[in-house]
Amino acid sequence: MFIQLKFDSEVPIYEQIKQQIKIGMAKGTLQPGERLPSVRQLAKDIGINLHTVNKAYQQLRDENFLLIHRQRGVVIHPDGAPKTDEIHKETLKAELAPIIADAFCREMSENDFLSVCYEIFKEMKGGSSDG
Amino acid sequence: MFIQLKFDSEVPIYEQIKQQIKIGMAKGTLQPGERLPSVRQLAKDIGINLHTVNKAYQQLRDENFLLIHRQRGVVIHPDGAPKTDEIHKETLKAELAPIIADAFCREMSENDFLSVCYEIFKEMKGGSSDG
Amino acid sequence: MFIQLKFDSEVPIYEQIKQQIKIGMAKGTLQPGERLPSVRQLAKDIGINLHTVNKAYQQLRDENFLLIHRQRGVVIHPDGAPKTDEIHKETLKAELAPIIADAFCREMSENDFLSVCYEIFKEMKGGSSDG
Amino acid sequence: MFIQLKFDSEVPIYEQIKQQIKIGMAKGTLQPGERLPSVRQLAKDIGINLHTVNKAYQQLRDENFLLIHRQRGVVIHPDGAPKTDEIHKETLKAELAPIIADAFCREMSENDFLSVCYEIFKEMKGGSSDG
DNA sequence: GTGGTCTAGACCACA
DNA sequence: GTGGTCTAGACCACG
Repeated sequence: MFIQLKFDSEVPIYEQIKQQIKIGMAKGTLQPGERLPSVRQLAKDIGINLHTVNKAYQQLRDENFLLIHRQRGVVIHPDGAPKTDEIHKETLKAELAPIIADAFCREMSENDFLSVCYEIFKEMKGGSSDG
Repeated sequence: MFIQLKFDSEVPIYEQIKQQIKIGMAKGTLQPGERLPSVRQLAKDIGINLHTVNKAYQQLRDENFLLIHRQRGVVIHPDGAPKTDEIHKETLKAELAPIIADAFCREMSENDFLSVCYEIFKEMKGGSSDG
Repeated sequence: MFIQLKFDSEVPIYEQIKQQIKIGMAKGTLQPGERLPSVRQLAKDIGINLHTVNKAYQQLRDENFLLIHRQRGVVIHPDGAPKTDEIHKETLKAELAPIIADAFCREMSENDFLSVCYEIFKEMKGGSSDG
Repeated sequence: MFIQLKFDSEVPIYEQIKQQIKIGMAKGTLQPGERLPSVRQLAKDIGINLHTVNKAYQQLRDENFLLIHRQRGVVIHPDGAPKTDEIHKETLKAELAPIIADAFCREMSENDFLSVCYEIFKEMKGGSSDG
């Protein structure tokens, strides 16, 4: 399975799972409508408790990234993720502000910062074929 | 004091304090060598526990953003924050990746994303000169 | 067939089938004595498991909405549904209370709420005669 | 405590808790900003597991009925519940349709149905003082 | 088989 | 003290 966890991270495991799934969706590794492993299967694969996986799945469903389908199990939302809007943009600014403040204090130039973003975007757009 | 807390946020209060101080430093509201309120004073001002403020100060000291003098109290590090390096850049990428993945899934364009970053940078650069 | 299912709903499929049949009966699309598709046929039509359809039919029979003849198959009860009584009224209140509480909390006016009910009733009454 | 559970109900316990809290809010028993018992306390009071209470609280927080406050614990949202809107109205119609269809099939008159709604509203508006 | 619910108990972060 | 996370294992509803 595509999930790589850091068990010694401060980021909760269920949060890491959410992030990895979103990254998979961004890179195209996970396509809309595609089925994800069952909670039990994924839990077994990565050696954690099924409730932890379930929590990640539930929250992604609440965010409309996933559908929990009576027949097909857990799938990537066929319509893709919800589209960006003002609320998302505000959330984004609130998330970025402290990160950028930190970088700014460290005298990282705006260009250097934007380059980092650019690189990450490139990985998403180009998928893994470029890597 | 300039600290604005959200007590119903998921972000711990000590973390919010750290962020606000860094934002203050980025905007120039807080200058190198400038003295911060004492732990007790700040705790009283914003109506929180003294240990919470202390934790924020301690961690900022560990990150070399602050100096804690036994006599002169807590001051912004005279040399400013530590400079960006490879370690910081890697940390930054790890922080940004899930945020960008989320934005990418929501079909936010790279330009729109970079604009948001640009805006935030502008607030830092223009910061106190406008005020 | 007139059944529209949402496979990603929290409502179980057999429950959705029951609801749709009752709505059909209320709108007059389904008349007393009218024959319904066989379990196998309906299951095939909507692409679900045979047991699911069966469960819905069985429960509607237990509620006296349907008759299941060994020969003539499944039919809408010739006498129509059982009539409302005190038991039904109590059940109804128990079902409505949390829904109304929710609407009340959201400051929906009593008139607005009753209007919604009125609209739904109108669809039932006007139902098939318009079609 | 004000929560009354039916352990033999089909409605999940956490759902009953949610409903009871909303009813309390509607009746004014629970006021905006008022503190709720801690998960552990409430769990102990009604003799269930703390995770079950937590699930109810979490979902009510997600619906913006509650705030989980770093200092005051779990409180009724100071602004009250989110206001009704088109989304809520659609949800409401979807919830009411099968209930009304059932009543309609049982030949309950529209007036009788609206009377039941009226009674429930009266309990909310008048609080318990009328009862 | 799937996910949903509930229990039980542990440990940690936070204030 | 609070809520948050994670584990473990049970039972049930569903399809």
